[in-house]
Amino acid sequence: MVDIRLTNTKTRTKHSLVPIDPQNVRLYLCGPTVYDRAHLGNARPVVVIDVLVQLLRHVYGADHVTYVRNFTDVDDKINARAAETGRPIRDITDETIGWYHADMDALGAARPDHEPRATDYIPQMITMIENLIDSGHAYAVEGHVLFEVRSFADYGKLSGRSVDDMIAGARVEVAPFKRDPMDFVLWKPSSGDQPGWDSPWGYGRPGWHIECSAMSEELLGTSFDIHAGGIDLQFPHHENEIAQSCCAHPQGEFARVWLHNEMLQVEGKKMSKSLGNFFTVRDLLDKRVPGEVIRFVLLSTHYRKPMDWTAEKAQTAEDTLWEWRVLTKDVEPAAEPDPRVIEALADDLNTAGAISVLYTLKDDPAKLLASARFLGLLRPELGDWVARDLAVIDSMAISVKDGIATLTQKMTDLREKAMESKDFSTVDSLKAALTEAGVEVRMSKTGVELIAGPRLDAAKLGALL
RNA sequence: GGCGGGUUGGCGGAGAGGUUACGCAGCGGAUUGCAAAUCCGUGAAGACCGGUUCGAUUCCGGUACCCGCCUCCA
Repeated sequence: MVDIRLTNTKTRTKHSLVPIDPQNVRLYLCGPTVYDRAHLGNARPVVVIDVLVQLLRHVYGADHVTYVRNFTDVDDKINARAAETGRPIRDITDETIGWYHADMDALGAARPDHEPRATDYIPQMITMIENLIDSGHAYAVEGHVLFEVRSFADYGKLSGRSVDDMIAGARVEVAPFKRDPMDFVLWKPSSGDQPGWDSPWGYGRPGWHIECSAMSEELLGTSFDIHAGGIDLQFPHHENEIAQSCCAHPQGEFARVWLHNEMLQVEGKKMSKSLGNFFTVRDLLDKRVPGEVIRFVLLSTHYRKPMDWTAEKAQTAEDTLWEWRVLTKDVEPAAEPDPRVIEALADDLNTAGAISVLYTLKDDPAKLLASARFLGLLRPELGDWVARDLAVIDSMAISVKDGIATLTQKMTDLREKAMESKDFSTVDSLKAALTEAGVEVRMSKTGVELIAGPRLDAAKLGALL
């Protein structure tokens, strides 16, 4: 049995994973609030956890892992979007979920076993809130229900903060009806035009944190193995989830292991709209950055380190993947991935280390293929980008393949003449033009070989015919 | 102000208390009409200052700088 070691944010230490039930290893990943396209930062945990799930299924069996990722479809950002556009909330959230699926599919991330929508679990949230009030951990006031942080001694433990320190830090919203400035909302009133549900505290809607507590309980139980998300969620979101779940179910452990990925940067800076370096996964795909390339770059930095997205990295990744795809074309994958890949992943999900193993497998394409696929790379469904430039030269109804064949003959003829005349100028100029068009030119004693490269420019190629 | 993370060779990026990471780029050679590709070989590192140790880039402490969270955020 492979020993999987993961760094638990709760203990700040790397431990061996010991599932509560090896027959059903349970994992929850905080999913998106569905009001807009997923940006690149949203994709990082999805891809990282996709690899973890693959590893868990490999170790414990495909049917012995339950992976849950929620959709937050009730949120003030969604309400704001609805108010801006005049569209029904359900239209917006349905559409956004569709985008999300398409974009994450393009990155080769498998769908979770369950993708609960918050609005489908309102009764469970209300039950949990009632439970918290009854047990003295929450109080209702002015149509709100608030969680009383002073009632939970471990509040702040996950993020290493104390309630007193945070209040000293000051920047907390202080509503007059809060018993303590750090108390957070479980339920809040809705006005007529806001989404809402009837509850014991009046018409209203849930606070953000309660949904994950209610849905993880419903789908995974009061104790489960792994809870994952971006490090920015550590506080307050995950801290509040712990408070809710542990107070509602003192007998449960809630999540045993907390996995947090570090943030993503772009060209060394925080991705932000004001810096003009904000972009979504779809933006990249539309710019013809293959999903497989995005995945490769996301996996090439360890998840617990800040990851810097740069155009240069994407280019290098594309070149590498191109080379590997050429190398493994028509190759049957080996039965098992290289054990070093498994070992690297088992060691706190060292995806960068696992990729480095792939580089050593050039002499064994079958093993390379099997190993890369374990990371979700070189899979057939992500390979369209390799073929896309080999389709058709628009201006003339001729395939790139035929064009290459014609040019190969032309080059061969020119070269033979040049060999006699010793004047290579025409050969060299055609070679330069081909290179410029993204074609690799190989000439040897046996002849000329032209190979379409990853950055083939079909228009330029067409011009040479 | 409070909490947390980071700093590795030209660039990207890992592991390991003592032995080559790896990739890209570079350099030398083979090869080539010249190249490309390929093959062979090769230089180059661990922010700074201390401590522990026979020995630290790897452990501990401090300094500097960068980043994140504390407000919606993966």
